[in-house]
Amino acid sequence: MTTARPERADAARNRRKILDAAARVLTTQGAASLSLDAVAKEAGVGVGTVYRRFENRARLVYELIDENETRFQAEFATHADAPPRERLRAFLHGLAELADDNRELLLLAEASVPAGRYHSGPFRRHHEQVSQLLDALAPGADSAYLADLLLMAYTPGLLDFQREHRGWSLDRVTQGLDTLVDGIAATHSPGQLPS
Amino acid sequence: MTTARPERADAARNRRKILDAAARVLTTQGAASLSLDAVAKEAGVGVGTVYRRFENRARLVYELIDENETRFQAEFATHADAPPRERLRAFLHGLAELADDNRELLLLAEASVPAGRYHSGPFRRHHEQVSQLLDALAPGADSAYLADLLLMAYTPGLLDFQREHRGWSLDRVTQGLDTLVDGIAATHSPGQLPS
DNA sequence: TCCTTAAGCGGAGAGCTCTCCGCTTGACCG
DNA sequence: CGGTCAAGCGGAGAGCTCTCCGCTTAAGGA
Repeated sequence: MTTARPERADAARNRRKILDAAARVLTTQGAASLSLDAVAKEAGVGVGTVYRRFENRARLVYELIDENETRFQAEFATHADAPPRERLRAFLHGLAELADDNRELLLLAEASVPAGRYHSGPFRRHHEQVSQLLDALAPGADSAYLADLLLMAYTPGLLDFQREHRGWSLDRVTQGLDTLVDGIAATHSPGQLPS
Repeated sequence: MTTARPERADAARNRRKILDAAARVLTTQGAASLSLDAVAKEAGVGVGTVYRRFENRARLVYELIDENETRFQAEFATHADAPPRERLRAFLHGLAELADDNRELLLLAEASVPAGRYHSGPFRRHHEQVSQLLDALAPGADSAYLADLLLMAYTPGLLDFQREHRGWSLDRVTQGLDTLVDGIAATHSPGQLPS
């Protein structure tokens, strides 16, 4: 659809500079200091340039996360031969850990543009993966919708709220998701109907 | 816990003035113009006063919504004698309409403080209601967690994304929720327990 | 009624995100 | 190799949310 022509060489160079600068600011000064002014200064470019490359703060943060995520995807690929239910579980558990590890960063992204998440690379990929697994597990179900809902479990603000205010551990979340998956499998059971 | 002493008379008066002013700004100038500066001016108080009464923009908006919601709660009470599954469905469908009607306002609240929702009066009430209904429908399930997740379906940004980018109607959402509820009921069916 | 004081008030200003627009430069073409 | 121009650049500034703090006032006891 939106097949824009490739970035000019200087633009690509700046993109990298900004991403690297952001990572540096993040580790040295913490997420709270990750203002785009600060990033621009660290990268040695103007604020305008940052906004030209990244549209808004959330986009920059999601791109940052995206770069860290290849590791997770690779790891998940090792489960390729397990049955769908196990694969889905493994994926959802992995996602929980991922969300937990990056929670400060994700919270930041959500705070600046809440709906940005749905347009981000990671979300799109996760949605596709979960949809496919659901199709294998529960043919006939509305997998696209259910995938949306399952992924909502990883909304940074919710996870934070559950941890800080409800006092729940991450286990409670993954177990809740597991039983939900069982429920979905039960109503759309492919072959093994109750004996 | 947080049993603060009641507001002073002038404070209560200002609270009302601000809430009314906000409602007025909202209808006359639209959600986009609902800055707290504008509200303060309209109400004839200082910005500091607005923040003293409401902590942040999201809180003000949620309080505004809260005032409109009594109608919904009253309407739902009429289903009191139906079986749990029907009641839960009715509640979830009502919630969908409510979210749809207030979507501009809810989007605004989410944009300013994403996690504010979980602390809002409406969310707390909805969570309690859904938990109770789930307990009746599926004893033994982790109703508190499932209620969280079901309510995530009404996240303003998600609803907006599903409508605008995925091109889904509200019906698809409510149907998805219905089948999910069936799934929950199926894995924890009260009637099929060994007697 | 007067005194005391916690609560409330207002608005200047800090600090942020994002826009706008005049200037610069890389990429491509003849 | 020189010319053309879309793309990129920088940073001033608009507009927002929220904080801070010196002044004011409601409320309740003596």
